[in-house]
Amino acid sequence: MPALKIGQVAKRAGVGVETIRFYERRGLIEDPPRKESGYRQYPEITVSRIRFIRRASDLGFSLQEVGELLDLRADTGASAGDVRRRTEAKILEIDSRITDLKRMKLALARLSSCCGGKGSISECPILEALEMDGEF
Amino acid sequence: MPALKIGQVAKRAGVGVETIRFYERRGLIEDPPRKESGYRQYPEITVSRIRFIRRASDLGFSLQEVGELLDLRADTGASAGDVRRRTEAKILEIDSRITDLKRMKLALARLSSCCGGKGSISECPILEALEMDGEF
DNA sequence: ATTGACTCTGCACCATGGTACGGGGTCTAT
DNA sequence: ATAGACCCCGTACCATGGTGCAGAGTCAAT
Repeated sequence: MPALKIGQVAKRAGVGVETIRFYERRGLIEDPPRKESGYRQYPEITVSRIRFIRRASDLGFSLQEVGELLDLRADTGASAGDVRRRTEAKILEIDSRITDLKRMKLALARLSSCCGGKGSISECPILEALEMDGEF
Repeated sequence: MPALKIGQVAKRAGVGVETIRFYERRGLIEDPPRKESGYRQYPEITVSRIRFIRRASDLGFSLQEVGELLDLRADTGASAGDVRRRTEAKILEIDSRITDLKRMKLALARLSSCCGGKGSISECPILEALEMDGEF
């Protein structure tokens, strides 16, 4: 397999070179082997890993949490039961995020359909009343 | 209606006093009237508004975006069509977040069911192969 | 063998979303 | 009228997630 230089990885993954080094410092990607010159030599899989990190953090997971997610895969030392528990906790977390987003979507959809057609939005009674409180 | 002092609002909304002043500076809550002393006098609705801000930002919306969300309600100057467009764009954004979260959940669920029961997780073939790439 | 593009390290800097002073004034209950 | 709790403002500070140098070395093509 042809090793990639950091710039090539960066380009393929759609991030900056600095970002990769930053993730390395944070332990999100493992330190790659180096040539004698010191140049990092990445396997292609690193590109996927970085894309994973970006996607997860775009979803609102902190880098810390992304690390935990990755560790679920990588942690060969942990007992299977332990890993399972952590995985399921993450799933619950994700579920509750989804639930909240759906509520928010519903509230916006109502806003759109109730006020969207005609006149001033300030007269929409639903959202004025809710102030999105219990509802959202 | 009995006006609330900033500390009372903070307590009811579950945030710190400083956070409220910070939101005010950012224009997320409007400057309240003041007593002669300079003390802020909040209507109760402010509590809901702050809770809204917190919930939305917990969902990963930036304060900037939260402001836009709030403006959808408040913007009496904008045309209804404009507001509708912006609302629908937000809805699409939320949908795509939900989709991503579901994918992530699926990947984790597979991890849990495939590797959760027995032995070392390092032998799970599915995630090793996927590296959550195309999949997630 | 030299040029231009790339890489190395370390450190400084940026925006976001708060959080915490410090030095004052105010309010309310006793 | 005075203590203790609360509020004012301004400013500084913090963690997170990067981004951007500088100064030096490396690589690949001509």
